[in-house]
Amino acid sequence: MPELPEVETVRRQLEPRLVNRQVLEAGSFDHPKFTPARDVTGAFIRGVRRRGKYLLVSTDDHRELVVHLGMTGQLRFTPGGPNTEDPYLRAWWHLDGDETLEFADVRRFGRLRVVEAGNYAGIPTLANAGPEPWDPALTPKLFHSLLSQSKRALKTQLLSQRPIAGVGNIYADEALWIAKINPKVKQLGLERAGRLLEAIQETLRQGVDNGGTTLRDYRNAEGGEGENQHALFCYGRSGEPCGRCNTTLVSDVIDARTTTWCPRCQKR
DNA sequence: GTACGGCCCTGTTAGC
DNA sequence: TGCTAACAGGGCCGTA
Repeated sequence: MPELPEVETVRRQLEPRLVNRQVLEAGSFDHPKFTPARDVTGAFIRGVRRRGKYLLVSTDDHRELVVHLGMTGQLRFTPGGPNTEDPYLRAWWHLDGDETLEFADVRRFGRLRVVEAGNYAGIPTLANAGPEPWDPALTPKLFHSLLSQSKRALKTQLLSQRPIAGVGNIYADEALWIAKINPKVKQLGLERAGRLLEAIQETLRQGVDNGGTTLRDYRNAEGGEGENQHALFCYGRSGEPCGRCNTTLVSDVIDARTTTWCPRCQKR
């Protein structure tokens, strides 16, 4: 389930190997979520950026290939042409130098789009995404203001990508635990909003430093696993003792996502 | 405009 | 042992 740290890890691996290369040929699984892969045939790649959980691959004709890895999406290089024997291969780009970038996705929650550079009107979550976690403009005051625009549970707000971009289920649970804030709380004061922002920045930075979290499917662009799963305090630990106070962690479903928290440290 | 629920997918796991 | 059902979850869309 790639979130910001996993996508950033992949981006860092892709950038030096993709920039200034030409897509000689492209193909895809026959589904509208993947067929846009073919639209960059012939283009030269000029950059690989990240916005929230989206990868943005810019081309020399002022367009962008927008990639969302969904839950099980993987980008990887393979020598020669695509491995069409892989039943989960959803898209591929054959590059100059006889190497192929493959997009495999078991559950098909990933998706691809090709847009005019910067025009994300057709991708609402990207178009409406909040600031990047380390954007200097993202002060506690601004974060507090963004959170105040909705009366939904904090967990739901974080997953919406609107107050801040790049947080998914794992890092939301971790950040709320670090900040000692209950995921069902709907409004925060300025001080606690600042504490939550710091916790989000801390947990995402740690995720990036550890190369992402591999629980089941996530692999980076070189096929390696992340290490951050060994550093999780809260996510997926329901029934285990809290690392701070030893109280048993509990879980519930919020916004259709299993959410874990400490009933003592994170009182409502 | 906002909130909410359902849907897309398939491998894994639990229960019978 | 083998089958069935539940579960995992990010983003989009329709409805209220």
